[in-house]
Amino acid sequence: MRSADILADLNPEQLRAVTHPGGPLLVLAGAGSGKTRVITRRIAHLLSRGIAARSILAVTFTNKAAREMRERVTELVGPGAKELTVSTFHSFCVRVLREHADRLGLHRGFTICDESDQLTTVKAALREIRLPETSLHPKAALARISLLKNRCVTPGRALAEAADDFDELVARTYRAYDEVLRRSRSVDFDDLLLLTGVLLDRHADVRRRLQERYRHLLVDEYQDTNGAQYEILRRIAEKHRNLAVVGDDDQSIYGWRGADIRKILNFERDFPGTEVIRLETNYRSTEPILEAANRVIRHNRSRHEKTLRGSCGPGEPVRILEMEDEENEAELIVSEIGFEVRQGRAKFGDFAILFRTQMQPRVFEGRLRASRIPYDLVGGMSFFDRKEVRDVLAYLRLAVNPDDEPSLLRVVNVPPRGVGKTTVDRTLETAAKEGISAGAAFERAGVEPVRAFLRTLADFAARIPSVGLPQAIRQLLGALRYDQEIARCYPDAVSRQARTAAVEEILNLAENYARRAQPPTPDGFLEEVALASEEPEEDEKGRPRDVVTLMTLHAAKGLEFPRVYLVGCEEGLLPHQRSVEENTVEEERRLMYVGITRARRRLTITRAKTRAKYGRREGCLPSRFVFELRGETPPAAPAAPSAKQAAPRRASSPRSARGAR
DNA sequence: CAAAACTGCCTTTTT
DNA sequence: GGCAGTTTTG
Repeated sequence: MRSADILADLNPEQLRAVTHPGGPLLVLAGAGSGKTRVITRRIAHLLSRGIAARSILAVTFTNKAAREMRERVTELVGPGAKELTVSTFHSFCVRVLREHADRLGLHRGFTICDESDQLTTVKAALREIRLPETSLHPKAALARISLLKNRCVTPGRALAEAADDFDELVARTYRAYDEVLRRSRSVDFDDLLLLTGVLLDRHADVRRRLQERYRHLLVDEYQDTNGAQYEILRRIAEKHRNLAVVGDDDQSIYGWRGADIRKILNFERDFPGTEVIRLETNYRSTEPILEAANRVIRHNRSRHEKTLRGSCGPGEPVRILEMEDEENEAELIVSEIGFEVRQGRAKFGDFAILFRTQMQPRVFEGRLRASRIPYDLVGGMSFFDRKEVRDVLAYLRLAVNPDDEPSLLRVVNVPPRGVGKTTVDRTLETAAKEGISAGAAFERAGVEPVRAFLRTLADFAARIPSVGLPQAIRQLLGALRYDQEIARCYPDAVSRQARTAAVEEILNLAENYARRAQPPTPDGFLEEVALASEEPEEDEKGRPRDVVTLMTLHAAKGLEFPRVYLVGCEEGLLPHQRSVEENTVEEERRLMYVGITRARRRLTITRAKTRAKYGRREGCLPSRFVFELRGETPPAAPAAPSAKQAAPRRASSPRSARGAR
């Protein structure tokens, strides 16, 4: 492909970013300013300058982003793109870790455990250090451990740096947690990043190999980078210093998951000699929408100064609607959508309803169903969270790795085989004392039903090579009478049907995998499933369906819609009450900013005057962000509960003391 | 050991 | 108000 085409239709700033010769580059890309375009063109440009595809590493946060990036580069340069490494942080790290597992004393065939396995593991860890769950809640411990891992802090360092008793408790739990994981031959999601960081830190030869291999690094959504990801990038890039990052600090909304906005704010300091390029021309939204966005985000103090400039021209003003309650909010929006579509002015796919919390869409779903409007609720319970899916995957993992403790505990009595809490507790006690895996402890204690179960799994594993993975799974489920278990748990035909369908779907996934992969292995399948994310719904032709989209503001980042409803703009909801208490309102404001900038042509902001919360109706004040986007100053103490609507019983509630300030 | 009653919680969730 | 996770009961 000709170099001229790669550089066609770029504005001066985009052109500078695409042709930046080398060295650290920070592209501050405002919403809708052509961020992805800059990355893909830059890759194409590097290739056109004769740089080998295999020396380029482009990392993203989601599988979807990685896939899209690869597709778009392929469109530009053709099959030459095959040699590129375009991957999520996590899958890149899995590859590196598998290759060098021995260096960290890791099993090469480690499995990746998910969130609920993590919780099981943390409980095991607490048991091991004889810490009652009352003194440190498993969930709280896990959150702290995850944050430590995200900051690239090892158990040793956490212990050494513990400032108080609680820190030390967490650190000891962390250490025990890692030991349980290792004994289960497992790593968690955070480990993929942390351990890769440790590997690069401690093993100079591995570091050098990666530095020589990946001479050009490109990172998308850099504002979402956490400490561990930063360490990995820094280590690989420190030799050749060709690190190009693209992001928008104003769209950093994953701080609560360990993303560290300072990484983008301090990039120039961390990488001296950085060229900074601002992309401030927005190609998505009309003027009034951009004005609203600018007016809101201006109130944040921790940010790179930027102002979005429009290129789409004027448009209709942003609407701010006030409704009595959440029912009216839903009713009005749904009937408006129906009306617009019937008038032929829009199609369902033009609309998105964006909200802060997962409980908000309920009432919208009701109204949409009643109006027979097709919709897609993004997120919520994922396919991989379904009980049956998790059971079957646990069987698989256990077959591959009999030491996998979380998986064993999950299915040790599924279907029921007479192994209750007492037996399990006793066996886990032995396992901890002897330092052996739970599976081995069951074997040693001679718990016959479990031994038989483990034998069934071993038979299954042995049969995979001859009959193939999907067929073997089918036989295993038959041998375990899993269909009867479903029938037992779900007597009514409808839910039983749904559960059976979920199992069928896993078999489909396995069939698909077996056809594609070479050679197909159970480990490969499990890894793919662990790192996969769900695809948006598509019709038979692979086109997105014409449906109204319902999703959280978090899920909306990176997307755009002609018509957006940003609902529930109330104090306590957006910004969320907890963010007010925890002093993270700036992140909420970025969330608001993300929501506003999703809209191309029409933006409608709504709020309810009262809303049912925790089974009680409460008065709601307009969000401070609503005042901000009008250019007004919000009233002084917006967090105080509304005097008018608040229920009188509030006064008698012991909690009301904290509200009075 | 499994079903029934009972708490306690309650933001967001790229991998 | 609703659910999941835990404790109590049969």
